[in-house]
Formats: sequence, structure tokens, C-alpha cells
Amino acid sequence: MYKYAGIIINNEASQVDKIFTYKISDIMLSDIALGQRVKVPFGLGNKFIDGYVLELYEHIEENYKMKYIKEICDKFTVLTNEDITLIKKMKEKYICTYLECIKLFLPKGITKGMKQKTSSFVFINNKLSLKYSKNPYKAIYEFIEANNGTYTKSELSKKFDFSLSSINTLIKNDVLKAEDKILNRFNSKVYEAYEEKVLNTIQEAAISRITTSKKNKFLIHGITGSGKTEIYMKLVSLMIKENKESIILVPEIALTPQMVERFKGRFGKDIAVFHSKLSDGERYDEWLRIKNKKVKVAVGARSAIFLPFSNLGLIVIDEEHESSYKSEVSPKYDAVEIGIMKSNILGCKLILGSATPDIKSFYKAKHNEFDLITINERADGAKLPEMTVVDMRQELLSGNKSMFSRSLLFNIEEALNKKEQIILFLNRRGHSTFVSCRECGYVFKCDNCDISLTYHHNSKKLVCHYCGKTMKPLSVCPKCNSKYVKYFGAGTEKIEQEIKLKFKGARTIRMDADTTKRKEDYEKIYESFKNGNADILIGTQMIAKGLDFKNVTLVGVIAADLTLNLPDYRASERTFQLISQVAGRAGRGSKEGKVIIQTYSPENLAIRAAAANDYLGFYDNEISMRKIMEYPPFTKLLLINMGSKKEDELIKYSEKIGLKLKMDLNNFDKIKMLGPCPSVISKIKEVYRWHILLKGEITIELAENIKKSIHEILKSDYNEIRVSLDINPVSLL
DNA sequence: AGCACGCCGACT
DNA sequence: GTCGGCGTGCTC
Repeated sequence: MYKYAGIIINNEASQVDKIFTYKISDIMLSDIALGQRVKVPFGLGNKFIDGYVLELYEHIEENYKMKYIKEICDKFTVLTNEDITLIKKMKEKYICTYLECIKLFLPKGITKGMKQKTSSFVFINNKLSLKYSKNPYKAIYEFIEANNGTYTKSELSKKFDFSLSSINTLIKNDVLKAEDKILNRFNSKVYEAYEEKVLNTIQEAAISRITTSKKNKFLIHGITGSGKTEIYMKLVSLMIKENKESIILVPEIALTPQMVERFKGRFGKDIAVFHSKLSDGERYDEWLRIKNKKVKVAVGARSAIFLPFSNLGLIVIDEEHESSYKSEVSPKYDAVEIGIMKSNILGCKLILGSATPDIKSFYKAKHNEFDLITINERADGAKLPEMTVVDMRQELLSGNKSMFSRSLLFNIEEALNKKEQIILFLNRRGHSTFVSCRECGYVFKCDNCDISLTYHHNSKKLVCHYCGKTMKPLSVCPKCNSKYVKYFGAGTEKIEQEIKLKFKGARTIRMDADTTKRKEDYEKIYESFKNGNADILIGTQMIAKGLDFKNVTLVGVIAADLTLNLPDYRASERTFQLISQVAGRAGRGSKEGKVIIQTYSPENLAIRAAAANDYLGFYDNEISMRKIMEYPPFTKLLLINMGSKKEDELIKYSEKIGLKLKMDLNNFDKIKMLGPCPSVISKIKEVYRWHILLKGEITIELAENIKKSIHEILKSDYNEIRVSLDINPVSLL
């Protein structure tokens, strides 16, 4: 019998982020379980708050006054024992609080006491008596008989023109009855069936390797179009046969149409879909559906890794290199790491898939942590596109000042003539990316952020891409009054504008953050291009992912070196991945594809390797660079971000923290400290930003001590410095 | 984070 | 002699 429970209190403060022990009263002894949500008295006022049972003890020394648990909240445990194991590990790994971890596992609706949505529907209750055998009663009765329980009173009167008072009369006299029925808030849209395909021998081999291997973690390195999705689906159906559940993670952006279309088409409506745009109610319903074992498959973005399956057999993480798997708020977890932890705890299979695996993942596969499965052929025998690198410096020398090379223009023309589709990729939205004065060099910058403003032609405004602030473009320089204000750096808007000028008949469609503001926009653009309502799709990185259009034969990368020059150790990895992924959109059908990569640095290795489809070559080079430079996977990084609206306070405290850490780290010669210094983007939304980067063998204890040191400095007096710790950050900006 | 306790100054 | 200012420290 457990008489004591270790409980985490639902209070965000870091000072109460510890396990509190409560006594279990006799009436609760048989009901109490790990992972339950309970109400407990807390603090001097004994206010009742939610708590989560993370531990149970039979005996404990009662050397302080102990309170009793007041009540158990739900009929089920909200966390499984394995969840609790994971929570404890995550708290250490991501240097965050228990509560922050717990919250990832629960939909908001649970703590808010949300109810399932119900509505009152009209049913038949008794045979129609003689008294009501005439119209309008007869007609109403017959209609309800045919549609028993499908309509509400108001629907019957509004949609079908039955008199509300007559319906009420029938209900009053027990002929009909109105009863509450639970409504599901999740999307029940029915998709066209997506037939099971016959797998080719390579796909079959991958399946049998995965099902028979002693290892339970796999990395599928399969080129774009190699049919990875079919492998995932086959594995899911194998799991269903064994009565086991599957989670499929996809990058947020790929979620809206394609994956859902395929999975719902294959497995019917009995799969749950989970993404960031769901409302709290939809989220809660999907969560309950899984908890109640109504669903065996979930497709979702990174947070879906925490869905409450009880017999999980498979986790698939598609496009595992995607940075969207890393959370940007505390706990700054990485879904791939959580996948690894879960597969260790549960023993379920973990499949990572990508055409351009994360350097870290490929390193792990090479060192036997994952079983590596390589697929070098496209599934339906389609050929990889032919890739050409165009040196834009040469274009300039030959007098071509436009942003399109002659070769790209020629190929667009040709594709248009053949009625084939084209994708143009530029990782920058807006019209002109910066506006500056040619006289004095003044650059229009955001007042709130350390970012130059982008000119948007549609709205005729200068927009800050970090805080959204807009201002009217000025024709005169505010600093020197000169009239020579010029617009530089093209974005997707300008590309579209120029293309329309150059190819008069061509129908273009643009996909970027500006054209996909609403829920349905992405799907609309996707459908429209798929159905051939446009010839040219122009977009930012959101078109690089997973899209499969059979009629696209030409992909143009307008400026390949954009991501290359970012001050980030992963810049070349990103560039390689982006180019490879966009290139993979070409030639997926029966027609051969062509890719034209425009760049000012054609000698760059990432670009050359991407053009040559040479992942291994790129990997070998990159991994040796990482080793020399002491970057992951050879070291760990801990990024300490500090922010404040008061710049002088921020500098003062950053330096204090820096000094303290330097002292703390004196005995650790294997850790290097960079900074404190201003972040690359030194101000966002009026908040100034400084950071410290630690590089080396950062242990759990060390990270915990660093957190303590920082807290100590910040609590000394009231200040407005915000600090966040990020282990293995995806970006150092 | 909240909340009570506590140790000082202003006040009917 | 008491009311209330907020600094301090604890919360099973």
C-alpha cells in the first residue's frame, strides 16, 4: 500500500519546481496511481491546486508537517509510467522544470476542465399516436424516422422548414425525444482513397530489414522520390495488424495537405491529425480519442510525439533533418531526441527518414546507433533531375543584370511551350529585402528590431519580418534628405512581378508566409498548382518540402548562396539540404526533370555537392570540418540567451553572468566559453539580446549548476533580464 | 509565483 | 497604541 505520493504542483515558478510529498487518505489508498492529476492544498493559504503524481512511497520519514491529497481529478491517469520516466530525463536534459515537461503531454483542455462538445439531437421515442397522425406532425415524424438522431431542433426548423413549435409539441408528448450527443471537434473530412501500392524490391528489402533487425532505430537515407512514404505506410499497416499504434511526425508545413491526404486516404478517418493550428477544443478531442484507444495512428507535427498512446509500436520522423522538430520555447526539446528516448524506454521502432539526413543523425548511423538503410533509386524508375550550376558573376560580366540567368530563362520558355510546370525557389519573401540611401548609405531599419525592413509591393509598405511592424516607404532619405533611395535584394514578390513581365501568358502562383496566412491558404495553392491552374510556382522554403507534383520538370534556385553566409555553424548543412530538397521536386513523374542553380559562389562545396547529388561527399567534408572546429556531434553546445528592454542593464548582467560562469568553469578545461556578446540579431521586438555560448563536454550536473549560478545572480535585485538555456540550439542567431 | 509574517514609520 | 508600507522567505 502506498501511503505517500510525490507530487509536482501546477505552479510555473521555478522555486516550487520540486517533488512535494503528500499523504494519501485511507479512502483513496486503492485508487491512487502514478500519473494521476490530483487536487492538493498548497501554501500557507492551503489553496487547492492541481498536482501530478510522479512518485509513490510506502514509507517515508515524516519529519515535516504533511498535508493530505484532497481528490483525484480524472477517471484515467493522464501520464503513463513511461511518460514519467521520460519527463524526469527531459527535465535534466533540457534544463527546464518538471511542469514544463508535463504540460507537453497534456492538452490545455484537461487542466481547464474542458468538456466534450455536445449538442441536443432529435430522436424517435414512441410510435406516432392517432392524435398526431396528421400533418405537420406526420411529415416531421417520417423525416425523423429516416434521419434518427442526425439533426438538432434548430437544424430541423432552419434547414428543413419544420415548425419548431410542432417539434416541441411532439417532444412534450413523448413521441420524439431530444438527447445530447458528443460532437467531435476534429476534422472528419473524407479523403479520396489512396490505394495500397505494390512495393518494389528495394522497399520490400527495407521493410524486412526493419521488421527483423535486432536494432530498433533506423535511418532511411533515401533520395527524393525514393518512396519513403510507402515504406512508412506499410509499416503502419503491419503495426495495426499487431494491434500496435504508430506516430508519424512530419514537418509542420508538409502536414496540411499531402501527408494527411495520403494517410487518411489509406487508413480512413480513424487517424488523428495533430498540428499547431488546431483549436484547444480540437486538440482536446483528438487527445481523448487516442486516450480512449479509438485511434491507432497519429500524423502530426513535433508535439504529436507526446500523444497518449498506450501500446506504441512505431515512431516515424519524416524529413528528420528539418529544424521545425526543435522546439523554440522551453523545454527546447528536439523531437528526434525525444523519439530516441521513447524508443529506448518503450522498445518501439524508430524510423528517421530523409534525403539529406542531419549530419548528427548520419554520424550516429555510421557509428551504429542507428541501422542505416540507403535507397539510391527513385521508386517508380524516374530519373533524378539533371542539375546545372550557373555562375551569376559570369552572367553579370556578360552584361546580364537581371536576376535570371539566360539559361534559366531559356528553360522556362521551353517548359512553358511543352505545357510543363516550373518551380522557382527563393528563400526570401517580399519585394525588396532592404531599402537604402545611395547618397549616405542609410538603411531603413525597424525601430523595434535590429533588422532591415523589407519592401512589400502588394501592400506598398516596408515590413519588419521579426515584429511585423510596418511603415510607409519614403522617397527621401530621412538622414540626408537625398532623393536617391534605392531598393535592393529581390524577394518572391519581385520574382513573380518580373516573371509576369517576361512571360506574358504564363500563369504564376506564389507560396510564402504572405500568401498562406489563413488555415486553408496552403492547401488551396497546393491544389491549384496540382490541378494545373498555374504554370509557375514561386515560393520560399515552404515549397521545398515533400511536395509531389508529377508535371514539374524545371526547378530554378534563384539564389543558392542566401543561407550560406549566415554566421551559423550549420549554414552549409542548411544550404545543402535546401538545394537538394527543392531540386527533388523536379522530374517526379514520367518526364525528366531539370534543375538550374544560380549562385555567386559556384565553387562552394555545399552547392557543388548538392548539384552532384553527393550526400556522402558533403557529409565527409562537413564532418571533418566539425571535428576541427569542435562543433556537434563532437561537442555539445549550450546557448545562454539573455534579453531585456533595458540595454545597459542587459550588458551589466550579461557581464556579471559571464564572469561568474568563467569562475565556475575554471576547473573544466574541456569547455570553451564564447561571449558574453550581443547576438547576431541584437534586438527583436524592443528586446535587446546578448548571448553566451558554451562548447564542450557539458554534463547534466554542470548544466544544472550553470542554471543555479544564473538564478543566483538574477535574484539579487529586481531586474528585467530574461534568460533562456538552449542545449544544442539549431541556430546561433 | 503568491502569500503571510515581520519590522518600521505615520496616524485617529 | 494601531494601521499598513513592502522586504523576506517558504511552500509537502
